[in-house]
Amino acid sequence: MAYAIEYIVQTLKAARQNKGLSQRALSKLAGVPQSHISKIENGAVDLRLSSLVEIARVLDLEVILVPRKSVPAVQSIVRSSRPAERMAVAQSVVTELKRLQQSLVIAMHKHSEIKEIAQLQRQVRELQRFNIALPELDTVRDANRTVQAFKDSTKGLAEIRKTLSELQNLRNAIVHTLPAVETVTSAYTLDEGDHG
Amino acid sequence: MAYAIEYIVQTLKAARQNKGLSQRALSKLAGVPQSHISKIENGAVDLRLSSLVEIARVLDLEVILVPRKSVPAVQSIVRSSRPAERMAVAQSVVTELKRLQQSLVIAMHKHSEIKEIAQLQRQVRELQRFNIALPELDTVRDANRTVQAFKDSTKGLAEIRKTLSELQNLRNAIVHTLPAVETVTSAYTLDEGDHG
DNA sequence: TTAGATGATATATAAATACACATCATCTAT
DNA sequence: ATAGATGATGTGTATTTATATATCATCTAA
Repeated sequence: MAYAIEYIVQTLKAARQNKGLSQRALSKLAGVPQSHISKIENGAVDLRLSSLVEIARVLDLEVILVPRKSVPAVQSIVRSSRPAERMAVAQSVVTELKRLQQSLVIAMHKHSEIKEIAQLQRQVRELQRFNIALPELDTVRDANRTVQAFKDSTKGLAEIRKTLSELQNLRNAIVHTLPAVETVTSAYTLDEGDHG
Repeated sequence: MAYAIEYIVQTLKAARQNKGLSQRALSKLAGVPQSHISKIENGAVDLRLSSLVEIARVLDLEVILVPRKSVPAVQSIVRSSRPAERMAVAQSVVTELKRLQQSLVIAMHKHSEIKEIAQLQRQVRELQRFNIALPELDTVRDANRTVQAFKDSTKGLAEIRKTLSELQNLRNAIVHTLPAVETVTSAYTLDEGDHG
């Protein structure tokens, strides 16, 4: 799935969550089956424009075609229109990161010989310096679950390594995204991400 | 077809025309059959998101989901990003309006007893005061054809009356559109236009 | 006049969406 | 433990898109 489509899908999902709607609630509002909402959010269907417009509408969003060169400016406006939402989300993420850090402290007491856990600690400390958005919340929650469920086994360690990798990807994605508004090498430059 | 979809479709068409592309040329660029482009532009199909994104991409556009309250600001940016295109289009329209005015002068010499032609002259003078965009160019061209083809007959007069009506609608649409960016009763407020 | 371009329309077909409905796995609250 | 909520997944079906291809009507240039 091309980046542009993933962005749209993730924006819809984030908007739904930000409004505190379940898929079933959105289903009723938009007149789309819940199963279809699930597929849409998971990129399992290539939805029609009419469906997109209707779902966006009930989420107080509108589909706009923007000249590529204006995308950074537009995204800046879009972002600045969500201060209250962003604060609430940021707080959730901050809380979740703290929980993850605490889980890691406990895990370090039990398994100080596992270097990946120390690495995870460093990673989390670095992530705490960023302003993380909602799509990343799931990643952090998953990480917390993994650390809390960790057992000193081959499978457990594989999960830890996977989590470490995911958090590194998250960090890299954030670093890559941060200058988005200021430069023309934006993450939203489709020349990079959409080769056909 | 809901207003939101029509806006998107018309934006695609305008972008194609602004780039001087035929449907066949766009077809090759986007990998979509020309027949399908025609249907899309005429609202005969409800295209899939992937198709929309691909066609928009080759037209240097990007699909963005904008919070409804930010739409006026975003549209302002979108419009301000097209100075060169708008000048070119405006010039075409200005030229066409001049032609129409000249056609009307000639028609007045021949048919000064027909009040509709005088009305058309007034209407065209009023339209010349506005900054008219591309979608309206066709209307003006049609008007010019009608006036040039005018014959002093019942059928000819009916065509003139129709043209007068169309230009009045055009004028009204423009007047209705002008304050779009400044007020919340924007033409893009879906609460008004999309009842389901 | 002919040739070519343009956009609209038609036919046939494969693939996919949208929809209704059901069910499952998981989580949370009581 | 049970009930309810949530999101994911599956089945069956009607409808539509997307595609390939062709053709038509109209316009324009030579």
